[in-house]
Amino acid sequence: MPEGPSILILKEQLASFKGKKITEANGNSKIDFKRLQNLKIKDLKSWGKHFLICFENFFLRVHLLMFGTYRINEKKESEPRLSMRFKAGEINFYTCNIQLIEGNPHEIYDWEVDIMSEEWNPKKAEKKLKTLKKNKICDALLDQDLFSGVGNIIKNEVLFRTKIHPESDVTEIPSKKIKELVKETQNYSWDFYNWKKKSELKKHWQIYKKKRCPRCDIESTIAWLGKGKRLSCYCENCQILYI
DNA sequence: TATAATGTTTGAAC
DNA sequence: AGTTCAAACATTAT
Repeated sequence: MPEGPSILILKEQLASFKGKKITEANGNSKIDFKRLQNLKIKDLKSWGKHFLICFENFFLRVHLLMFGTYRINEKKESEPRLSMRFKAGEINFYTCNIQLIEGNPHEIYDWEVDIMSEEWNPKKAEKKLKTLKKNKICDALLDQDLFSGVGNIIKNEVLFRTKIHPESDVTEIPSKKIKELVKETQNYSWDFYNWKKKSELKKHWQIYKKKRCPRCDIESTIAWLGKGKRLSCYCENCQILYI
């Protein structure tokens, strides 16, 4: 379920709970729920795939991982990891990783690497990419220290849009092309965001899980590439391998 | 029904 | 010491 754009949507859906007091908190995660009792939510933030619920001197980090879900003002059958009730309404998170972290998010997170942030800094991404050695672009795009919020769908679609083969060596890609890639990562992420809000994300997939290349109509290639052996869908014909 | 999928961390093995 | 790998965690659609 979650890549960066989906987490931003989550944040927006919960915006009305900002400033509201938690009347009761519980769940089957291992955090100390007593800490949350009677506290007002100070702020809601997202950083890439991290959703942050901020209080005075600490915050909760919710990571939906692969299968995480949530419900607003309703429940699922299963036990929530984290359930927060308010005078009016409730929020429930399932199958996710919850951490209670002391301090302020700004001490930990750099929003310049968050693809959905207003502070997103493409120059920084380009610079960081240049420091990589012996890295394939399919791994670099999923590196959350470079492109916080990029997931496997964004990776595949961006590489298709920019006509770069996923196994290209980052250092061999011309800087003009790198610039285009970084720009397109942000572009596609916002397309993702808009399509997701209209529940029509899949409709716009060009290469991800598609049988044929929409440009040259040849059969697309499916492989599990990179360090994480993540699903890669691409066109051998029009995506250039820089080696 | 078995499989694989929008993810990440951990610790063993090399 | 650095890397690579599998396992672990879970859920749902095909």
